[in-house]
Amino acid sequence: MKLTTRGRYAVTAMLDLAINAGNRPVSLADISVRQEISLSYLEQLFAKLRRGQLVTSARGPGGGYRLARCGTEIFVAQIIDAVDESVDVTNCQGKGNCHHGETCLTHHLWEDLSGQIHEFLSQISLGDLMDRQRRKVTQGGAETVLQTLSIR
Amino acid sequence: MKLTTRGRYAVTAMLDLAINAGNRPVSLADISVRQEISLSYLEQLFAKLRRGQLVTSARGPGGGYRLARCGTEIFVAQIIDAVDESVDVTNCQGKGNCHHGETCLTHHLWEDLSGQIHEFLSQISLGDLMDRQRRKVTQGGAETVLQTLSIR
DNA sequence: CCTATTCTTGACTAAAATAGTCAGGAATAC
DNA sequence: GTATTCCTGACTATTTTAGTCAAGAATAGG
Repeated sequence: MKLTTRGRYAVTAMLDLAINAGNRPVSLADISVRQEISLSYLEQLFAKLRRGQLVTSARGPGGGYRLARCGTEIFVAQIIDAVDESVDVTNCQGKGNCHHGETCLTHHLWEDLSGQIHEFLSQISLGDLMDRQRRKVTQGGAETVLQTLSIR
Repeated sequence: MKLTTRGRYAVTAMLDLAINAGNRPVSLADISVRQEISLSYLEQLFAKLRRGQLVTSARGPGGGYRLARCGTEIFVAQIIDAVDESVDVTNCQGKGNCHHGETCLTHHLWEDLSGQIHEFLSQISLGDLMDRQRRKVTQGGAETVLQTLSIR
């Protein structure tokens, strides 16, 4: 399983973009300062996010990035997929050929876990994260995403 | 998040141990052959599993390892913890000081996901995996752990 | 006692992945 | 025409992973 700084940075940067979206696009330089992520590294990440059609770009002065669609229609799982982080935890990338072309003793366990993780991250949109952020700022509430979304 | 070959090997080896447990302890050499895991690497892993009190050892000819307790009382999460793989996906190891000593924009998201993963793996015991394995061998059933355990 | 077997430990290493840096270029608003 | 911003590719230091190697300690069985 790969879920490292890269994926976390990508989601954080996308959330920053969603929060600070106005009439004008948001520049990576601004995100870099606010979120303390190296500009060059952000450039790499946004190249992938653009290829994944999650953001659109505008060059030149006053340029920057915008969400490709409404924040309620962009899910965390899509962001992580876009920056090449797989949430798959099997040894065989889900192929099921982990032991002599057959599934290994624990293949299905990892497969199920991968499914759980993917399902979880597919249910949470940037819109959800913004709602929570807003609530946190205004009320200082400490509820979890789980409660926010009424999962379980 | 770290969930790599190390943790998978550990769970696979423990399941092999559970399946092949009889009167005599099971040697690492046997597990190495059956599961195709390097003996030296298994030695490293079992040193940790022993420190984590998940197995007991017996030296000398006919020696090997045994589960420290019944397979229904050993959970996947414990095995992964024992070999030093953390299932935590936050950037700050859960400390919440990821942005200027405060939580970063997405801290709670990763915290919640970590909780989900840990909860999932804490519910599945070696006994559960054995039941499924047995069923698979005898009936060729393809149900998932989720169905087996009636999660969701 | 001797010997083969098995665990036990620590140091070492090759390969891969990660988290960046750096340099140059292209588009465009003003 | 110039400053700004995106865009791209190549490069690199560091860390982690996965695994090797060597030496030693315990013990069952003859």
